[in-house]
Amino acid sequence: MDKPRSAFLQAAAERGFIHQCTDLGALDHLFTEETVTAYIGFDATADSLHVGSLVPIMLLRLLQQTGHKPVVLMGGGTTKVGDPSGKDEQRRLLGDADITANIRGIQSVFTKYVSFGDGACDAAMVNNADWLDGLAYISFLRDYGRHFSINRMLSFDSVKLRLDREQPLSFLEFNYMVLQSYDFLELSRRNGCRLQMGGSDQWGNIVSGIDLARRLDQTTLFGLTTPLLTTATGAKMGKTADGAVWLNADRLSAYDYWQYWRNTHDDDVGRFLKLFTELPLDEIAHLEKLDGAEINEAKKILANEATKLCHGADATRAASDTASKTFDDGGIGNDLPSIDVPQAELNDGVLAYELLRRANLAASNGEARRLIKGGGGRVNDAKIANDKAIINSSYINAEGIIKISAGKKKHAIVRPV
RNA sequence: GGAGGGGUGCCUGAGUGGUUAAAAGGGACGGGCUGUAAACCCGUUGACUAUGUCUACGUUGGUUCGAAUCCAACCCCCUCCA
Repeated sequence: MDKPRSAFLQAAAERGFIHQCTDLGALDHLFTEETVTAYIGFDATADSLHVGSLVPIMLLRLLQQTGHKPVVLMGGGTTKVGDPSGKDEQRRLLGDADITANIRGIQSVFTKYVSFGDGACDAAMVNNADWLDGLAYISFLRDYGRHFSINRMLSFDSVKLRLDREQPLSFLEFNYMVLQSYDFLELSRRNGCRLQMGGSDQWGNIVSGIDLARRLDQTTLFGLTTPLLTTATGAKMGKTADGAVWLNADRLSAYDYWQYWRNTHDDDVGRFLKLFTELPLDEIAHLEKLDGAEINEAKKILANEATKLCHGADATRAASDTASKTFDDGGIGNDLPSIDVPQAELNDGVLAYELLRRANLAASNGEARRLIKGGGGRVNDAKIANDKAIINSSYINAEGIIKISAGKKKHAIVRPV
């Protein structure tokens, strides 16, 4: 296929958003002809989305910026079923209360990336519980179920992988695909939605929705998937030891979010700049060519741009200042996580390992002690000599605080109160 | 419903009465080298008021001086048959 002509697909292709498309030529034509409504579904399995969902989110943003209408589908109904794609085990079943709370948390993320409203290009948010919850079993089976072939469903990766590995797959989960297909049909009828986008693991689900609409309504719908991002070391995007890289500030601070991007692997910098920032491509081309230590500058730009989108300019500046003070000058930045410790307690002295644990630099006292024994515990940048060391007020520095660290990257501030 | 196999730490997976807080690998974390990178080398990887105590091999009971290991019942999963 030649280069797409529509602004949206052209940018999406150049920036690395496109993995597969059902009919790129026809879709491109559609995009040049009219304002296209496209949707992506998000399941409400947690009260925040994490970096793993950022590719689809950025794609919706791009869609809106190129003059089209994004629809965010919240999976209030499908979350009750659980998507088996990419999962070895059945997900924990969530109740209505959890799902409602999760949707609220997730909504707040989207308002940062796309603008909602009633205009032609304003984003809309819908919840598939609105039409799924009320379905009547028998009539649904007769009207829609007969269009699904079990033979075909069994051949989809989401199902096949489970079966091949002899992992359990319940009938409940098996129906996820059917419901997602029905979602697409429903959105095409209600919102005039022509395109569903999603991660590459959603391909089967998307395609079967397209089939359903063709059979029932004789409409032509399109599917577009984004590549499943892995880092250069092969790990899935968005997971660290401390858990997922959340997009909600109350789950993960702007500083930690900034750090996540700052620690991007060299080989990922160019790719990530294209996907997660809105810098012009020629500028990115220049940045990703930087060699050796210079690539750190590109990483800082990546961190700044990505954090700005998620947490705003002020929080980004604070995170970036803190990072430069902490790492470049070996000092202490204001944005580091901090804990309060009563002055009286510090006068008596507190065990160093306990302080590390309280500052969340270690999960347990035992872990903190191991850290110290391994040479990774620091107070005011000096190694803690032994695991029974005591920290007292004499460690308070000129700024009236104590800096404690686990390794070279994780720091926290102890504030006497 | 019947027959067989299985459920072990973050994950994979060994262990089939005592030296088993449980092999090995992965992951993660820390140290070294660096650029807050990768690769590589070394170390750590249940908790605690810590030469000890407690918790842990699906659940609950039992046998035994002693159980992840043996027995019983139950729960769950897989395969085949109906």
